[in-house]
Amino acid sequence: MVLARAGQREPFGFRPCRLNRLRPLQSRIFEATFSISDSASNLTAMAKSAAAPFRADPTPPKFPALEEEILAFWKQNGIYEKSLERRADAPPFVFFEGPPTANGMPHPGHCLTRAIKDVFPRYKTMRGFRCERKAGWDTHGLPVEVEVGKELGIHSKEEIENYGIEPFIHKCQQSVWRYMQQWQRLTERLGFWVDLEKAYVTYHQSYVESVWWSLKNLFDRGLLYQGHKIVWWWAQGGTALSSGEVGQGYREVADPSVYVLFPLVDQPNDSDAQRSLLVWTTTPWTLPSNMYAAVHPELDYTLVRDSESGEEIYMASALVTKIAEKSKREFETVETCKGTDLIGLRYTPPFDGYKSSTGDPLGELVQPDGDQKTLHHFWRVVEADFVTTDSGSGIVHQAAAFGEVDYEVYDRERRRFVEGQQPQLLCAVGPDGKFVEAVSDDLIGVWVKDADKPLSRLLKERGLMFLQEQYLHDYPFCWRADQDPLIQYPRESWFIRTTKFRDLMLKNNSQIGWQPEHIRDGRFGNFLESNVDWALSRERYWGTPLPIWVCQETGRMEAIGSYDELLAKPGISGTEVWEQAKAADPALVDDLRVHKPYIDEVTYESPFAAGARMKRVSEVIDCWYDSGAMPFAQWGWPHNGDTEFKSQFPADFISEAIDQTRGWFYSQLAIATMLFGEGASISEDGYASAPSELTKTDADYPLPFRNCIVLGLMLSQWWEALDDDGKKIIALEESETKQHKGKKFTKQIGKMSKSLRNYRSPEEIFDRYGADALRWYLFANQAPWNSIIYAEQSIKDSIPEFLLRLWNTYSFFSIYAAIDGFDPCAAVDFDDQLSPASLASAPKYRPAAERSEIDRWILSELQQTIAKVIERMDALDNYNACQAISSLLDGLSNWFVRRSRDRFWASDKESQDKHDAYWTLYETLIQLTKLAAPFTPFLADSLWKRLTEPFAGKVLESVHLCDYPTSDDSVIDVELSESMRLLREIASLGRAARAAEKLKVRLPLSEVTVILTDDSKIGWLQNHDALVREELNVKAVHYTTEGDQYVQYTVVPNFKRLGPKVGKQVPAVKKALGEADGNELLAALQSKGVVSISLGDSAIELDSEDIEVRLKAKEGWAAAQGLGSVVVLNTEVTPELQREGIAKDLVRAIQNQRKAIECEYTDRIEVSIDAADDQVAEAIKEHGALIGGETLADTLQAGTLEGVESVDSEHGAVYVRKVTG
RNA sequence: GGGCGUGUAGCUCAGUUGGUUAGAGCGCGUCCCUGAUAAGGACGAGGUCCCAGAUUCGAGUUCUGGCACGCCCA
Repeated sequence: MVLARAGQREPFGFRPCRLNRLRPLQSRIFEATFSISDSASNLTAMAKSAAAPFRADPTPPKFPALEEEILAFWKQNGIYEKSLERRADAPPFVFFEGPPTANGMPHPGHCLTRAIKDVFPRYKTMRGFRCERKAGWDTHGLPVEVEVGKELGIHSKEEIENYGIEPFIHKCQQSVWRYMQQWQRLTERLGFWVDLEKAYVTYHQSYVESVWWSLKNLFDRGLLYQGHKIVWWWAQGGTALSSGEVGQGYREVADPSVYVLFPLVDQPNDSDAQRSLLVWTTTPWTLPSNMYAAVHPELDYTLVRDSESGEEIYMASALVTKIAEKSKREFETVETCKGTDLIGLRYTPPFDGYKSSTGDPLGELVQPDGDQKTLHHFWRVVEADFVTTDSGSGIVHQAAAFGEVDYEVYDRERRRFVEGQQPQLLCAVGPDGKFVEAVSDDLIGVWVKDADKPLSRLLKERGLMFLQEQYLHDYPFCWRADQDPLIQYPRESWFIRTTKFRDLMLKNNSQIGWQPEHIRDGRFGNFLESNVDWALSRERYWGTPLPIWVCQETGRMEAIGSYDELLAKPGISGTEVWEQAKAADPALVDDLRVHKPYIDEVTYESPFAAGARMKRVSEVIDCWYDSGAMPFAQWGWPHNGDTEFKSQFPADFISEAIDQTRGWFYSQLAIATMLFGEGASISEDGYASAPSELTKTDADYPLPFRNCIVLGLMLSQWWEALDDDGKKIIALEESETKQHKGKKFTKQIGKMSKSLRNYRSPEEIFDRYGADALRWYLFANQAPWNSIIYAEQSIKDSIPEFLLRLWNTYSFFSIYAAIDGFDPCAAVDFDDQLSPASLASAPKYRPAAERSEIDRWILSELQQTIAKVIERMDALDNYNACQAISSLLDGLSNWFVRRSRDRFWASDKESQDKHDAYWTLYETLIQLTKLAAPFTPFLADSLWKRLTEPFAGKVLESVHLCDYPTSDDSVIDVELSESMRLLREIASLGRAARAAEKLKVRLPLSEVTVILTDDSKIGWLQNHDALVREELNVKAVHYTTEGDQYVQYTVVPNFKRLGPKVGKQVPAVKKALGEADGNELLAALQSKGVVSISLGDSAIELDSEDIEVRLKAKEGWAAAQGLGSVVVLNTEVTPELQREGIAKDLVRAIQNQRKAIECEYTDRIEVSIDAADDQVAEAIKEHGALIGGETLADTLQAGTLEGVESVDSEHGAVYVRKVTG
C-alpha cells in the first residue's frame, strides 16, 4: 500500500483507492452478493471531512537525517537554554563535568561517558530541577608536551630548553585545542547538552588563580612540604620518565644477584662464632647506600652454622636447603625464630663510607619504647611486608634512595624520630648516575652499572660475599637511548600531606552513593586506606606553576594566592617580560602571563632578609590537582563566582570510567576534604588553620559529590582474518566477513586500537544509525559499570528493538488518526504539555475507568511504568528504567494496538469506543514520548512535534521543556494487569497447542477449553473471550476448574512460605504432597479450605497459601500447559470449518499472487480457480464474497484464465490477472 | 606478587532479602500475518548458572579454596 510516498505529507482523506471499494463486486459464477464494507463507509465519511489534524506518517524515517533536523531545531530555538530558564527558580541538581582533554581525538569510550552525563541531567531537568551543565577542558600536563614534542621532533627536556620554553609553551597552549572541533561536534551530535561556551579551562588565569589560592591555603597550614620522591631516572638525560615512558623500555637482561653477610653488632656471649645476616640484593651498586635490612615479621627464620667456616648465619627457613645447594655448603640448624624476633638487631654495614663520615648517629624517638628513648638511625633490621621466600634469602637489603618500596620503609622509620633528629637519606650517587661518596677512592665518578664488579670484588676480599649468581629479569631502559638503563633515584619534590586526612577522606567516601556500590569499600576505599602523601610537583613546563616564592638568601618561602596579590608585593619586578612578549605578539592569550616562563621572571623584595629577592620555585603541579580543584576553580572562586560556587557545591551527580579512581575521583575528594568542612580546621602544629567560613558542618556537606556512576571500560568486537600477504583483515560486522570468500575469520573482543581500526568511529555510527541508536544501546543493554562491548551490530539492533518499534506505533496512530480526522484539539482546556488531566476536557474523552478493559489495561501499564521509571532513575539505574520503557512499548505495540485494530477501523466514526481507543493511544504515546525523552532525545522530540502538530504552536515546542510524567495511582489496576497477563498466556498456549497439532491459525476451530486452578478470574476472562477467539481463530472458549478429564492435578509446596513454617520438614511435606492424589487434595482444599497431611506420627494442616496447585495435561489431548492453566483444543474439523479454512487459504494464495504480478494495493483483479475437488468448489461458493472482498477481485470464476500462468495451491490452481483500464 | 571486578543459552547480557519450571534481545529453526507491509507477530530448540567443598529443609544467589579473563597497582 502506498498511502503517501516518502516525503509526501498530504492529508489522507482524499485517497481514491479507498473510494474504489465502494463499487460492489459481482461474481458471475458463484453469484455472491457483496455488501458495502464497513471500511468503505468509513472512508466516505472521511472523504468529506476537511484536512485532517494528523497526517499519515507511514514511512519509517532515516533516523540520522531526522536527528540533524532536531539538532538544527534545538540550536535555532535555543531549546537547551529554554529548558534551563524554565527551571531558573527550581531547586538545583548539581552536575560536575569531569574535564576531558581536547588534544586527542574523541573515541567511542567518550560517547558512553557523555551519554551517561547527559541522560540524568535531562531527566532531572524534566523532573523540575535546575541542572546547570558547565563544560570543562583539561589542558595541562605531560601528554600535551609530548604531543607538541612530536610535532617539533624533539623529546628531551634539554631539547625543549634549547628550542625555548617560551615558544614551546605557546605551542602547548595552541595544541590543546587541536581537536576542539571534533569534540564539540561529538558532544553536540550525541545530544549531550552542556554549556560549551562557558566551559572552564584549566589554563585560564582565573582557574590557575583558584588553584593558587587552594595551594596557598594548604601551604599556610603547613600541609605542603618538600621531600623526596623516588622516580625512574634517566641519568644520562638528567630527567625523570613517566610510567608510560618507562613501560615502553622494558627488556630482559642478566643482572647480578648477590648474597652478602652483614655481621651482627651484638654477638652472643656464649659463642665465639661470628653471627651474620644473609642479605640479598640484585643491585650491588646500591650496597654502599645501605640503610636497613628487611625481614617479614611472620616468616620463620633459621640460624644455621656453616660447617666449613663455623659462621652462624640467619636466613629464611624456607630457603635454607636451596641456599645450601647453591653455595655447596653444609648447614646445621642452631635455632629458629620468627621475623619479629630479628627486628631491631644491629649490623655492620657492608661498606663503611657513611659510617666513617657520619658516625653511627642516634635520634630521639617520638614514642619511647619502654626505657629506650633513643634509637640508632641506620643499620638495623626492620620489618617489611613485601619480603618473600620466592627468591633470595628472606632478608632484603634496603637502600631507600634507589627503590620506591625501600623509600617507604625509610619514611616509616624516619617518622619514629622527633623532628630535627630524623635520619638523613643515604645516597652515594649523584644525579648523573655516578658515585659521589667515597666507598673506595677508585669508585668516585664511576657509573653505577660499572661499579657492580669492583664492589663485588671488595666484598669478596673482606669475606662478606657469601654467594653470587646471575639472574634474568625485565629491566627498563630509556626509550630514547636504548643503551641507557634507567635507575630509581630520589628527586626533591613537593608533597601534600594527604595522609593527615586519610580518616576524613574515608568518612567522606562513606557518604558517597557509588554505582556500583563495591567501589566504596573496594577499589576506592582500599586506595584511600593505603593513602600516601600526594607528590604534587612536576619538573616540567606546561602546567599550573607552583605558587611558592623562595627568599634567595634565607631559603624561607611564602605562597601566593593570586596574580594581584603578587603584583602588590613590594619591589615587584619582571612583569615587563610578559608585557614585552604581548606587545611583540598581541595574539598571545593573556592567560599565559601566569604560566612559565613569564611567571618565573616575577620577583619581589624578601620580607625575610633585607635586600634579598623572592623568586618562584621552578616546578609546575600535577595536572590531576587541576581537575580535582574544578568544583571551585571552575567559577574562579574565591576571587570570583561566590554565588555560583555556593549554590553548586557539592555535586549531586558525577560520572566517569573506572580509570578515574585514582584520578579525578581521588583528586576531587582529597582537595575538597582538605579545604572544606571538618578538614579545613586541620593544620600542622604551629600553623594557621583555614578561615571558618570553609568549615561548615559535614552534616549537610558530604564531600565533594553525592553520587557517582563508575562506568566500565569500553571494548570493541570485531572479526579478524589474514589475507594472502599475511596482513590482517578487519570486519566490524559479521556480515562483512562474507565478502572475503575462503577466509577464516575469528571473533575478537578487546581494546580499541587506532592502528588496527577495529571499531567504527562515532561519527560513522551517527551517520549510519544515529545518536539515539547508540544511546539506547548504551543505556538499555547492560548496567553501565560492566565493561561494554562497542559492537556495531548491537548498536544497529537498537533500531528495530526500540526506535523503529516506537515509530511504527506512532505511525499506526497517524494513519488512522488521519483517516478518522481524530482531533485532540477538541480538548479545549489543554495545557502546554498536554497533561492527561487537561485532555479530559474533550467532549468525547471519558475517564479511564469508563473505557474498555484493554484501554484501562494499557493505561494501568503506563502508570505502573511511569512509577517504575521514576523510581529507577532516581536511583541512577538507567538500565532497569529502559527495561520498563521497553516492556511498556511491547505491550502497546504487540497487544494494545494489535488487539484494537478493529476498533480503529470501525465504521462508526463517532462511536464512543473508537474515541476511547484514540484517546488511549494518544495519551499513551504522549506519555511514552516524555518518558523516552532523556534516553532518546531526538526521536522523542521528533515524535512530540508530530503528536502535537494539531495544536499549532499552542503547546511547548519541545518535549524537553515538559515535566516528566508522574504516576496516577488511581488508574493503576494490578488485578487487571494480572488478568490480562493470564489472558495473554492463554492465547499463547492456544497458539502452541495449534502448532503442536499442525493446525494453522487460518483454519477455524469450534472451541477451546481452558482449565484453571481456581475460578477467581473466570468471570473476567469470559467477558473478554472475544480477544482469545480472535487471536486463536476459534468459535467459542470455555473456562472451567473442573478439568479432571483433561488434566492431572498435582500439589506442590509454596516453599517460600512453608520453609519458615515447617523448616526441616519441608522435604517430608514435599514427598507427602507428591504422593497424595492431587484431585483429592484439591477437593479437600475447596470444601474445607485446608488440607491435612500426615507426616509419620504427626499431621500438619496446610491452607491455600501454603501450597500451589499445578496442572498437567493428560495424554491424548491437543493441549498446552502453563503454570496455572491448560488450554485444550477441540480438534474436530467439521466440513463447515474446513470450507471456511479453505476460503482463507485461497485468499492468501491470491494475495501472494497479487504481489507476484506486482499489483498496486488498489488494483482490481480477475480471479479463476481450478478447484481441486468438490469441497473446494463448495467453499468458494459459500465464501466467495469474503474472497472477493479481501482480494479486490472483480470476478471470481471456476476454471482457468487464458494467457495467465497459474500458481498451484493445495486447493487447486489459482489464476490472477490485473484488470486494466 | 597485591587489590578490585567478571564468569549464566551459539552471541551480548538480566536475575530482587536464598524458595525448587533460571529470563530477555540477537542469531537459529518452524510458522503466522499481509489494511503498521522496504513492516509486524507467534511458537520452538538451545543451560553441568566456571570448578570443588561448606552452610541450609532448600544455593545461580551466602561462605571457603581453586581456575580463567579483565582492570588497577607493584
